[in-house]
Amino acid sequence: MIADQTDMHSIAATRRTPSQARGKQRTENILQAAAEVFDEVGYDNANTILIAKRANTAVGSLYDFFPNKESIAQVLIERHTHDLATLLDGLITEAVFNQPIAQILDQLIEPLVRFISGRAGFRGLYLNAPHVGDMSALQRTLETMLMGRMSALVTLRYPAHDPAEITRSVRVCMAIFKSLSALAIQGHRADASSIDLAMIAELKTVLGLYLDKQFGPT
Amino acid sequence: MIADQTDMHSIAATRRTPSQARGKQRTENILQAAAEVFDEVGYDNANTILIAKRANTAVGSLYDFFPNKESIAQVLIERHTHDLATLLDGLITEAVFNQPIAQILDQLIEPLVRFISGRAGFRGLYLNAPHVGDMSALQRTLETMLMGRMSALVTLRYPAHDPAEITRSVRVCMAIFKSLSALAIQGHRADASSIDLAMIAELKTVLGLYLDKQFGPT
Amino acid sequence: MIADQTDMHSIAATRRTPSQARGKQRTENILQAAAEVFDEVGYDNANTILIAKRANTAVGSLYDFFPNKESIAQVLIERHTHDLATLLDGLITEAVFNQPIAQILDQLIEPLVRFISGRAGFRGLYLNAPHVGDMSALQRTLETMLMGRMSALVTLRYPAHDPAEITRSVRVCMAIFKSLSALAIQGHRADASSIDLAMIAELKTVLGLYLDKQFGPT
Amino acid sequence: MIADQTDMHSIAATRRTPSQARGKQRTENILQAAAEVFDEVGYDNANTILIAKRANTAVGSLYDFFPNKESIAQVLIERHTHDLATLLDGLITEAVFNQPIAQILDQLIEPLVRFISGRAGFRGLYLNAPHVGDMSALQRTLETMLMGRMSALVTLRYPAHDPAEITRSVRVCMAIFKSLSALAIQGHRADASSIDLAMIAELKTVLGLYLDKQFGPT
DNA sequence: AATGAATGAGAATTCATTCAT
DNA sequence: AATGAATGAATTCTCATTCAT
Repeated sequence: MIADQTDMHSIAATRRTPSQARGKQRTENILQAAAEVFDEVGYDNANTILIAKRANTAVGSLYDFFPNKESIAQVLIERHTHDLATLLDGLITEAVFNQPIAQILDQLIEPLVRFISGRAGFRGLYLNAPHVGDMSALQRTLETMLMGRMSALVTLRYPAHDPAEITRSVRVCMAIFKSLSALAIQGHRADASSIDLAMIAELKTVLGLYLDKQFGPT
Repeated sequence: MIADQTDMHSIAATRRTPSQARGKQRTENILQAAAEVFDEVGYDNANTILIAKRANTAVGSLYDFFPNKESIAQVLIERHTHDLATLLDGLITEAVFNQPIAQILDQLIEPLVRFISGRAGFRGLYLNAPHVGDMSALQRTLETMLMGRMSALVTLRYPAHDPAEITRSVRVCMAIFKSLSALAIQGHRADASSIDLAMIAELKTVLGLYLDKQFGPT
Repeated sequence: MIADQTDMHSIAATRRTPSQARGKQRTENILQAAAEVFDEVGYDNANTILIAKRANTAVGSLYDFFPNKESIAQVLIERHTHDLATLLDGLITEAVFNQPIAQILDQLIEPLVRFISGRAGFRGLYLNAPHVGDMSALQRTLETMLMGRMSALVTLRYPAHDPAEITRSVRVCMAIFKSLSALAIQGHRADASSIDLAMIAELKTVLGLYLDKQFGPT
Repeated sequence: MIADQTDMHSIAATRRTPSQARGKQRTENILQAAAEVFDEVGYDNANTILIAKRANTAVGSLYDFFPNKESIAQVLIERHTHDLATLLDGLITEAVFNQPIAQILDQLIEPLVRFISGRAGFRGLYLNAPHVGDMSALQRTLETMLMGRMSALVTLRYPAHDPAEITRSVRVCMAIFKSLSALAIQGHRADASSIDLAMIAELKTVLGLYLDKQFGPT
C-alpha cells in the first residue's frame, strides 16, 4: 500500500495520472460498447454482461464506473444532448438571419443528420426508443434541449409570431425531423457517409414547405 | 333463483353460448388489459402477471387463451391491421378520384387518427414501439398493410408517376403520419374525443403541402 | 330430490342403476385412457387434462371419480395386482407339483407375458417406471404380491430349502422376469399377439437354467 | 490474514488457477448434487432449485455452467459413458481369450458393479430411469456404448456365431446385468463397499449359465 | 354428475447487481 | 481497480386441482 502511494507520485510526474487515464479509457470503451448494443437491440433488451464483453471488460468494472445500467444510458444521452447543443449553437449563429428558409435548412439538416448518424446510441436511446419507462425522463432532457434551440431559432428567424404557435410548429418540425432522419439513417450503423440523401432532400422539402406556410415565405 | 329464471328469457341470447361467451369475454378482457399495459409500459416491460391482474384473472387463464406473451401482442396487431384496413377501404373508395388533395386529407386524416386513438395497444405496440426484437415481424404486417393501402391511394390519385418515387413519398407520408398522429393522441388514453385538433390540422397541412409539391397541385 | 328418489326405484327395477352404470363406464374410460397415457409418456409426464380428453370427459369428471392423479395410478396398480394374482393362482395350482421346471416355465411364462402386454398401464407404472417418489409405495403392493406368489410356488416346488435362499432366488427371478419381459413386449402397444417370442424363449431358458442350478434339476 | 499469506505457499497449487479452479469445483459440486438428487427422486422430479441448494449455490450459478436441467444430466451420462468405456476397455483386454466364461465374469462383474454403485447419478439416470421423454436419447448413448463393448467381447470370446444371435444374447445379458446389479446396489448410496455380494454371485451365476448354454461351455 | 374455465403454486430460466479475490 | 463468479428476485409458462354453472 505504502509502496503504491510512493509510486503514485513518481509515476504521476511522468505519466500524467495513469490510472485515471486508464479509467477514462475504460469508461469510454464501456460507453461505446453500450451505445452499440442499445442501437442493436434497444435499451430493454441490452444486458450488462454483453455490454461489458463488447467493451473487453468484466461486468464488475462496468459497475465500478456506473452505478447501474440506466446510468450508462444517462451519460450517453447527456453527451448527445451536450454535443448536439454545441453543434446547433455553432450552426445556428452563422446560419440564421435574413436567409431564405431553404438555405437555412440546407445548412442545418444534413450536418445534423450526419452528426446523429455518427453518434452511437442515439438511435437506440432516442430515435427508435419507446417513450415509456425509465428512459422517458432522460429522453426528455434531450428533447427539451432540442425544443429550446429550435424555438430560439424560429423565434429569431420569425419574430413577431405567437409564441404558442411557434411552440406547436417546433414540435411539428421536431417530430418530422425525428421520423424522417430515422428513415435516412436506417440500417446505417454509425457510418456517417452512408445516409440516404434522397430522404434528406425530402426532409428539407417538407420542413421548408411547412415553415414557409406557417410563417410566410421570406 | 326465481329472478334468474325470469331473466333467463331476456338474457337467453347471452346464455345461448355459455362457455364460448365466457371465454370470449375473458379473451377480450385479457386483450384489453394487455393493450393498456402495452400502452403504459411498452411490450418489453409488460409482464403476464400484471396483464392477468389487470384483466382480473389468473396467469393460468391467460395461458389458456394465448400460448405466450407475444401471441397476445400478435392478436392485437392483427386486429389493428384488419380494422384499419377495413376503415381505410371504406374511406378510400369514396374519397379519392378527382378531389383536390386537401379534401381527401380532410376526409381521411381525422377519422384515421380518431380510430387509432381509440385503439388500445396501438401506441404501445406500433406508434411508440422500437423496431427491434420479437415485435419487428408483427409490426411489419401492420406497416406493410398501411404502405400498400397508401401506395394504392397515391397511385390512383396520381397515375403516371414513377412507382419508385411513389414508394418513397409514401414512406415519407407514413413516417409523418405516425409521428404527428402520435403527438395528436399523446396522453389521451383511449378517449377519442380528446385528440389534439390543432395537431391534426398541422398534419393535414404538412401532408397536403408535401403531396402537392411532389405530384403537382390539383 | 324426493321425485328423484322415487324415480330411482322405478328405473332401478328396469335399468339397473343407470347413473351408476354410466359412472362405471366413465370410470373405466378414464382408467383406460390414463393407462395408455402412462404407458406412452410415463406417470410423471402424464397430465390430467390429456387423460380426460383421451377418455372423452372433462377434467372435472376425472376428479369426480378420483381424488387426484395418483389415485388413478393406484387403482390401476391394484387391478393389475389383483388380476395378476388371480391369473397366477389359476396357473400355479394346476401347474406345479412334480413337473420338471422347464415344463412349469412353459406353462407360466408366456401366459404371464401375454397377460402383462395386454394390460394397459402395466409398463408405464411398473415395468418401465422409476422406483422413486409417490409411486414406490404403490409399486410395492404389486411387487409384494408377486414375490409372495412366487415364493409360494418355489417353496411348493422345492421344499426343504432355506427360506432366505428362496427369497433371494425369487428376487432374482422377478428381476429377470421384469427386465426380459419388458424387452419381449417392447413397443407393442397393448397388442398381446405381437410379443417377441424369441425373447420369451430366452426368458424361459435363463430362468430354467438358474432354477435348476439353485434347487437341483428335477 | 497472516495465516492466509503463510498458507499461500502450501495452497499455491490451488491458487494457481483461481477462477478455473473455483469454477471447476462449483461445476463438480453441482454435478454431484444433481447426481444425488437424480438418484433420490428421479430426473423428472428433480428441480434446479433443489439441486442448487444441495450444491450450496444459487440457481443462477447452476445456469452459469449449464444451459438447462437436461444438460446436467447429459454431462453426467456422458461421464458415465466415458468412464465405463475406459473401465471396460481395461478389463476386457486382459480378461478375455481362452479363459472359461466363469473366470471372465469373475473379473468383470464385481468391478463393474462396484464402479456403478460408486457413480452418483447412474441409478437415477439409467438403472432406474424410465425410457421416455427427454432422457431417452441420452440414455441411448450409454446403452449403445455398453452394447458395443459387450458385443465385441462376446464376438471375441465366441467367434463363428451368428451376429444376430449374438446381438440378442447381448441384449439379454445387458438386461439381466441392469436389473440384478440394481438389486445388488439397492439403497447403497455411493458407498461402494456395501454392495450385496450374494446378489453379485447370483448375477455371475445367471450370466455364466446363460452364456455357456448359448455358446457352448468352454 | 358433467363440464371446462379458473386458480395459483411451482418450475425453468434470465439478468441486474454484488462481492470475494 | 479489475475480474467474473455468485446471488436471487423477477419473469415466463405449466399443470394439478377447484368451482361455478
